[in-house]
Amino acid sequence: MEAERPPAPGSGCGRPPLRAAGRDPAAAPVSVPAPPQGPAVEFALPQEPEPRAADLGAPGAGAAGPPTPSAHIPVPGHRAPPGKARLDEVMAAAALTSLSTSPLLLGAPAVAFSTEPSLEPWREAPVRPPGSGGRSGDGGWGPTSDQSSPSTPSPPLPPEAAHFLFGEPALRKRKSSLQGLFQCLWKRCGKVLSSASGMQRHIRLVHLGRRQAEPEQSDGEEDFYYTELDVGVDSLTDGLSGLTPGSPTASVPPAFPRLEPLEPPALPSLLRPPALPPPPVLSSLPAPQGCLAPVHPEPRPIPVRACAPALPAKPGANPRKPRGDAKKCRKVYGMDHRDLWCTACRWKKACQRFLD
DNA sequence: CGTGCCGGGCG
DNA sequence: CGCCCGGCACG
Repeated sequence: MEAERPPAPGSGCGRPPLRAAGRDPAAAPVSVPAPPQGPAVEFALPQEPEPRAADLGAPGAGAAGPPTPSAHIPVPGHRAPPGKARLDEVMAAAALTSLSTSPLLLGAPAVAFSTEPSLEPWREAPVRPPGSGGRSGDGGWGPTSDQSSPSTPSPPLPPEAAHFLFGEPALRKRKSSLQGLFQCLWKRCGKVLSSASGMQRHIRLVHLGRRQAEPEQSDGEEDFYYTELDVGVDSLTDGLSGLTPGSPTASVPPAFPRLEPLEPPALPSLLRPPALPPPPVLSSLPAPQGCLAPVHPEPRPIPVRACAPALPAKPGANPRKPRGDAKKCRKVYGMDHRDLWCTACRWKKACQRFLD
C-alpha cells in the first residue's frame, strides 16, 4: 500500500532514496576508495611512489617511517628477523599505494570486479548532441549529471583519451562472458542488441556517422557508447536479497543489480532457442546465427533512421503504435522495483531504456 | 486481465 | 519543467 512508494525520501523508514544517493558522482569524496580487495593482477606494477599514499599506508608504523617508499621492494632473500611481520605491512602498504593511486584517477577502476559502478562514467560521456541545450530527463540513462565529470569538459569525451585511461575497451567486455545484451548509451537511443559487434556497427553507422569501413574492427571508439548489461538477472523480484534497502550496493546506480555468475532467469525468454513463443516478429529471416537470437535483428543496410519515428503522421491517422515487443522496465525489474525503472516508464511514458 | 503509453493534470 | 495518473488500446 503505502510502503511501496515512500513519498518522502530519506525518511528513516527503511528504504533510502536509492537513486538519489547513487546519482551524484560528484559527491564521491576524493578520499581513498578502498581498492578492490580482489586480485590486483593488472596494476601490480610499481609506479611512481606517491608520498601521500605512503603515509596512508602505514601511518602509525614508525619503523617503516622513512618516506623512501619502496615501490619495488627489494625484499632481501634471506632475512627474517623480528621485522618480518612489519615487512608484510610495508608490502601491503606499497601494494596499496600502487593500487590506490592509479585507479583513483580513472574513476572506473573496478571495472573488472563490479559491474555497476563502471557504468557511471561512461554514461555521461556519450550524450549531449550539439544543438540541444537541455536534455530531457530520460531516467537512468544519460541524465545523472552533465558536467560532473571532473576531468574533461568536452561533451563526448574524446575516445582517444578514454583509451589511455581505461586501457583497452576490451577489458570491459571480458567481465562477463555471459550472453549479455548490449545497450546503446546514446542519448535517446538506448537500442539493445545482443551482440557487441552488432552494437558497434550500430553506433558507428547511426551515431558516429562512420563509413562501413572496417566491419568488425575499428579504433574502438564505439565501445564507449554502449554498455553491456546482464539484464533481468534477478529482476525476479522476490529474490532481491542483494538489494536490501540501506545496503550500500543499493545506493549505486541501480541499473543492473547483479553480478555475472548468476544465471539470469529473465534472459531465457529472449535468448533461448528452443520452443516457446518466439519474440521476434520478423520471421522473414532464417535466423542469423545459431545461438544468440538478436533482440532486434537488423538488416545490413541501416539508413539514417536513428531511433525517432519521425513520421509526419498527424493525430488521427495512425496514432497508436503497434507496441513493441521488447521487454520494458516494468517487466524486467518488476513492479516492486519501480525505482529501477527508467523515468519514462515510471511516468507511464514510452520506455526509453528498452525501446524497440 | 496485464501491459504499454497517450493525454492531461498538478506542483 | 518534473512528476504522476486516468484511461484507453492492445495482447
